[in-house]
Amino acid sequence: MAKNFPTRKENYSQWYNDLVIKADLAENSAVRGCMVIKPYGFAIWEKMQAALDKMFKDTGHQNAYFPIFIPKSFFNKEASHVKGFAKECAVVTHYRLKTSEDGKEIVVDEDAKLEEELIIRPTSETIIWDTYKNWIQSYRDLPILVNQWANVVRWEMRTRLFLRTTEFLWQEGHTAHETKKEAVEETEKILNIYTDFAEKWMAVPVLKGTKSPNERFAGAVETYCIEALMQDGKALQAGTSHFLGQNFAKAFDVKFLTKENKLEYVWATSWGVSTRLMGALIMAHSDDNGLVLPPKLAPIQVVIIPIYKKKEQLDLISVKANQIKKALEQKGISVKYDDRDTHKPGWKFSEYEFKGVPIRLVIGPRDLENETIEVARRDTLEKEVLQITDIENKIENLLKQIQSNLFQKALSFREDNTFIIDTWDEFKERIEKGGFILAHWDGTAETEQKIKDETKATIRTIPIENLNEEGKCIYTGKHSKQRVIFARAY
RNA sequence: CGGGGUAUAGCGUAGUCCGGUUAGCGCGCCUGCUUUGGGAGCAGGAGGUCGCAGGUUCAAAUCCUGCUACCCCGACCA
Repeated sequence: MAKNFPTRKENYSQWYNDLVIKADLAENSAVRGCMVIKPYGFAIWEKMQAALDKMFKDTGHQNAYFPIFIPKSFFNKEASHVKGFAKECAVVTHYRLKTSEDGKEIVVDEDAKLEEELIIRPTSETIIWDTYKNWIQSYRDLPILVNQWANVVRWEMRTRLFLRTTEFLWQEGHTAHETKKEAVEETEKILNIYTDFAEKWMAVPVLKGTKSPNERFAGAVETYCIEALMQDGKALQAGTSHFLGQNFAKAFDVKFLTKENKLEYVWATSWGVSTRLMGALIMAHSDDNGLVLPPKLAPIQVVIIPIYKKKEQLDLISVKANQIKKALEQKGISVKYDDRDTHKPGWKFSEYEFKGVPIRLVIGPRDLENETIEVARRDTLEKEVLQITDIENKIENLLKQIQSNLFQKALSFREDNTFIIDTWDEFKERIEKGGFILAHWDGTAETEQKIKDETKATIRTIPIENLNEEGKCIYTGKHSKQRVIFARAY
């Protein structure tokens, strides 16, 4: 265990913060609320990007890039959209600096004031729909299936590394379709991609559903989401996919001629996941010994550490270690052989354990004699000594086992922390302890707001795979069509 | 924006109340030797505008005034 590293039980949020910093994932920057993503953290993000990017492309999407700046007037066009983002926008008002009169400092040149202010994008719907207007005239131009990898800025009051930062990285998909049906299908297709990614790559089980009107994206007709449960019992929204109806098409006047020569508004979707997924990944699996990474997203899947007394011994071990490294790499496994002489083995053990490397192989003089190797897995912290014969297949299987074990562990945690609650008293008591609560709700925004005010719990999602069970609202006792998921959220 | 707090080496801190030698300690860093199967030991060494600006004083990390930044709680937040 790292020195002075708090346990989850002692102080969960301190644990999270220290973990992010001490595992070299990210740190706070000189700019308030903005983080520096360090190489190790960024390597994980790149693996996420690569997997998602392939999934998008396999389903017919293409990448493009739109400007970071959006003319202020664009935000006037979709009323609810501007309302949702206005309070957190950074605004560019000038385009030049100059040396002050006394020559001592650099100041804003007031003569260089912009005619129209530019907003640093908090999301790109407006500039993209302004652009799509020029791309779309006929049904033959549809659909447009575009994604962009970008940074966005939302001026949040309080920030936390990866979970909520002023600037963050994400992908945003923006699609345009002929029909409502096709757009809804697209929205759901992406939701399924996000679900697959969360569960199969991140090993994080998620609930799929829609948002209540209160929590809906500004400008959307329907917001779909995936919600994950963190180890402290709080929910984390891991991805959203919005059916935008014809709202943006109408706001930006994007019409097309149908086969029947009729002029119609385009149907739209938008969808995104961000570096917040890093937060979900970290919080879902890690333990009091540090980070735990699922093999599919670990920048280093296997680390090999030599034990030796003399240089000659190291040379012999290195021959063997490099053979193993090569055999593993031929299986597509990423391996680091750490033969640095500047750190002792014990130090390295702790280091890689803290950084969540799924498998550690240790090879020393004893192993050379016996043709063996010590294999330690990060998820269970178990160690065993194996024969080197066929080691690449053994490791390949073990990585698969670790991947599925992490998912199973997270899934049983969620199951153990999901509760069906039918009385308001039980609800208030349970919400203090965390977890997902399945409860009935009368469907009104007022009730949702009152529950939030009294308990800080929000409706995380209205599950798609619903129980179709009618009942009475936990708060008002009025009729309810189905149970929804309540939780306190990040 | 409201309430509370903090600012001393890369990091964590002592000293501040009650002004007085060369600002101390731990981790980390550098050099050498011994070590290496779970964060090594010994010896030596480098590193400080004490957040910024001004004031009081023979003398300021310490007292006074102003400013700035950051942290916590609330509000805010898809």
